[in-house]
Amino acid sequence: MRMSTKAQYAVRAMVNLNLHSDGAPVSLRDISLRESISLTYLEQLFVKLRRGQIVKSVRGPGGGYLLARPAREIQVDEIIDSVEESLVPVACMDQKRGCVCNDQCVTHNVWQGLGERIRDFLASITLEELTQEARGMSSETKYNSK
Amino acid sequence: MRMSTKAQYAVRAMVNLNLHSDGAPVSLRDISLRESISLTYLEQLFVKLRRGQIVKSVRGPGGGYLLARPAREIQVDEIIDSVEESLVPVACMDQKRGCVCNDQCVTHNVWQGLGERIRDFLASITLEELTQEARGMSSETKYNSK
DNA sequence: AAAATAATTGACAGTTTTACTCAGGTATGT
DNA sequence: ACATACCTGAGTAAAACTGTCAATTATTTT
Repeated sequence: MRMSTKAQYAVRAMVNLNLHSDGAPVSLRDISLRESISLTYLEQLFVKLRRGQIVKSVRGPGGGYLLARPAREIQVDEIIDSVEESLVPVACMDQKRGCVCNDQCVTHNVWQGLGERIRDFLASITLEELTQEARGMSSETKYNSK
Repeated sequence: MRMSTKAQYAVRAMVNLNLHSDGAPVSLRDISLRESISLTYLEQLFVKLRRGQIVKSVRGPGGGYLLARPAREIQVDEIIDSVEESLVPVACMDQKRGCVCNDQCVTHNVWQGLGERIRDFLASITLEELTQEARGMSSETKYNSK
């Protein structure tokens, strides 16, 4: 029962993006340096985040990424969904249609209930909340404090 | 975010064991046939379940496995713990000591909270409850047509 | 005692997933 | 034109997952 590092990276990168965004696009190179995540790997993640409507891209010099929506409207479960990490704990329930289960159905309810709890919890946390927490933690103020 | 089939098998096997237990030990061969899980794989799982104090073993002819405790005192999270499936969603939090985290700490709280929810949910379900559910279901669909 | 049953154990192997890298390409501002 | 930065697909080494195989030990029945 592990959250993949891909999902962990995605959330970290999004917090970092929001933390250092002041209206101008933030380049992946900056995030890569600050979070020690390989640039090419970040590129992979942000393609998916863009397709998931989490970020917008700006090409060319001075370009980078911007939030597609206000941080308070971005939930952690959406970030994870975007990078294609399933939150459903068992494979046969992953499709939209219910799986054709036989005897296993007894335990099925357990996994289904678990999946719902996971989803609910991650949906209850917004990017804004995480960013606020991060601001509180960083002792040094590189940029103008708000 | 997947529950491994190992954990799924373990829970299914435990429900089946409890379902067909009437005081006498239940052999893995029987469970293997009823649940279509390979016997040798079940053996692997039950070694761990025994070490986890979930079941007791009885060797020799007529032997098999018994619950180590009443079904109502066996929680689903204990079964999964026994087969060594971590319920903590990120690797660096797996040890008892907290990990030395730097910038990642912001997202850390998310995974920690998530881990607690998962644990709480699975701890709230007992083997007895699952067995009762199974009894309700199998009254309609006996396993002889296939 | 011998045979049969069933748990017990460790080693090993095929497959899949993960976690990336690499080599290009495309769009855009200066 | 050129540098910047996004964009894309293919490829790959390592790990994890999902088992199998072979051999052993303990117990009961004959």
